[in-house]
Amino acid sequence: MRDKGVLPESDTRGQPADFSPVTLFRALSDELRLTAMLLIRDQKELCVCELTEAFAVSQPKVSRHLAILRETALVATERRGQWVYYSVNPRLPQWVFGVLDETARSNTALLESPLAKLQAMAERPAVSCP
Amino acid sequence: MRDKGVLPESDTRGQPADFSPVTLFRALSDELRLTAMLLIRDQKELCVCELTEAFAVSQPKVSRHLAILRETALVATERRGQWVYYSVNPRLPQWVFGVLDETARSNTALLESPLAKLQAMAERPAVSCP
DNA sequence: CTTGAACATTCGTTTATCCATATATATGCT
DNA sequence: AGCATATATATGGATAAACGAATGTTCAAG
Repeated sequence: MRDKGVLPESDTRGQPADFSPVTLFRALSDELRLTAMLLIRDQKELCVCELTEAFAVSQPKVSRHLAILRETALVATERRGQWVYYSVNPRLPQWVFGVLDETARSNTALLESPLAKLQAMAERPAVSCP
Repeated sequence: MRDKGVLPESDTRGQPADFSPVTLFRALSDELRLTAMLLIRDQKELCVCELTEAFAVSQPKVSRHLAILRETALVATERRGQWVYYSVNPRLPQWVFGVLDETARSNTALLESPLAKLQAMAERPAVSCP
């Protein structure tokens, strides 16, 4: 009953159509989503299991929030093997990068705990092969 | 049964205690609140009736949203006679100003309609006496 | 073709948000 | 005091967001 079994993929080719600031702020108005966004930005890319570990929450919870970031086109996804990697959508409007930069630079405390848990993570998939 | 009949006044002396980015984004995640914020920023200060006119919505609706901005300490209020003027809290953290600047600069279209209605407003209180 | 790991999604419920309407408070004027 | 204007808040109902638990889907390995 579904067109395709693949991810919506949230077309990151071409500028996101609707990118009103309200859409952006609404997406970032949840602590998990904002922190995930900043963590992904900091780490270039992360898979769901890494984020699940970093935030110490259930996998469906992470997945649902990531879906919102994906639908808002804030992040791009790429499947590699069994893992799905999330990264910041490189085609965001410039002012959005500006907002993310300002927010990240002045709120480093937000990443402390998840970053620690991430680094304490035992077997991270492909931790050192770009 | 109330301590005082005055406005909470949202103490703008001293830095706002809790100013997590989530709080900021949550406050700006509504179109009316965001636009009001940008319009107030643009006009330096505005009273409730001017905002009611600019957005063409009911006065309680404007008031409720302004209350949220006030509780978040994004705006400061000052009563002058029968009017209550709203202005951007001058003591916001620097990065918040940065976010507002970026947002305003790249989303001027947001202010078009309310700005037009504001200028078309017949008797604005104290429109030219600072 | 089965199994297990990694993700995604659906379901039912709880909680938060938004609105319109009505009402309360504050100020200014007479 | 009494009334009008400006602003704030309370209430109740509709809508949306969030969660845990259960279930699907995709892929890789055997």
